[in-house]
Amino acid sequence: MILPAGENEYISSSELAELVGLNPTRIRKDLSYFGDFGVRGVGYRVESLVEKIRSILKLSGGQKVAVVGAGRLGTAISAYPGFVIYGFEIAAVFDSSKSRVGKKIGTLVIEDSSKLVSSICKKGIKIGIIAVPAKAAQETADKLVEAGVKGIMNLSPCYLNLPGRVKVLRNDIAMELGALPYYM
Amino acid sequence: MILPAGENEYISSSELAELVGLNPTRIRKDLSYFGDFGVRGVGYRVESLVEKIRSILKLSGGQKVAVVGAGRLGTAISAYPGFVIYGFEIAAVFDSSKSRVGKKIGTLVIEDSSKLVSSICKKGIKIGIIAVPAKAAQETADKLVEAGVKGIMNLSPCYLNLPGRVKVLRNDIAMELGALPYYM
DNA sequence: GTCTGTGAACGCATTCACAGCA
DNA sequence: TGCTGTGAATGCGTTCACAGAC
Repeated sequence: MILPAGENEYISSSELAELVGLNPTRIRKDLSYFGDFGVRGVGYRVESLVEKIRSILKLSGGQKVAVVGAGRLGTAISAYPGFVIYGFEIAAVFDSSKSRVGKKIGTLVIEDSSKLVSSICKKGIKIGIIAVPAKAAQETADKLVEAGVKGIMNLSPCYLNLPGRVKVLRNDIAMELGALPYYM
Repeated sequence: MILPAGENEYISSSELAELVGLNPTRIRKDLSYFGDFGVRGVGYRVESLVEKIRSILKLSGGQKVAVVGAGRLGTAISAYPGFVIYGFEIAAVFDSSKSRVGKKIGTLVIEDSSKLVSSICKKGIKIGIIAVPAKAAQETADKLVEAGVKGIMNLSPCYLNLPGRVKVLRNDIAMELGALPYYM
């Protein structure tokens, strides 16, 4: 991924820090929290480090993801090749509009939102991405939870009310952008 | 925006906290940091609160934004109506591909990336959104800075090396999603 | 000498507890 | 009585400083 492939076998905490714009100490502390990955006087073995992080983040299992909403944003995400690096596979896309259902995004066929719960159950998907208009977001989230989803990334501009057992990440681009002028 | 419009004239810190999933005390501390907005025993006047926050965030001036990259993601963002709530106006979209230049997204015409610096200068744009492939991101960022942009939102999966005076926000959806399985 | 791992020190953000005001 | 504003207490994440391993 970010790590310079095929270069040195080992990478030091300061090189890693430089790469991601952080403090070397913090890199070491964070990594040591999960075990002794490094070799003193040498650094971290790149290959095994990547593998360790993969397993900590539970990214090794080829996690299936469902995208709800096949508007411009949902389509962009469904077609984005960058997820495979993290071990994700977009395994289903849903939309409520009849005009979109049945169309393809790459090899994926857009499914009807009314089949969301059963389809996600059947495929054993545990992660959902919400890319629907704000007013449909809560309802969509409820259905995802009903289908057994354990983690949700919410791209719509609203807060979701969900049971504590499901982890929700919010990613409202417009709101994030809203903070930018303040910092400038 | 999020605030229940047309309902009560005043809103309390606990209602606000409920709305955004935070602690009431934190709401009060944060707001009081910028002045005494509230009325003791009553709450915060919704209308003036919104106005105050707008001015703190410097969102009143109708900030112009440039989007670079008119792929699926760039197009989705350029067409997204949610930015106006925060006082943003997408004032320009750029792409390097001849096949896209000249096409329209809503009322916007996609401009050639080679004209990026001059066009952004001319329009006085101070905020840029990077929605180009990772390998073109740094180069794009450099050009934005050259054009006088002061804040950048980077949607590509890489870290940018830029002078400290420009504020950079990163928003790598795939990476954020990568953290989800860990929390689940 | 180099670079990791880690207890101790530090600083900052959050929370508590309560004073002040409608 | 109800809710804001705020010093004090708390807790947590970051950084420091150095011991340990190669």
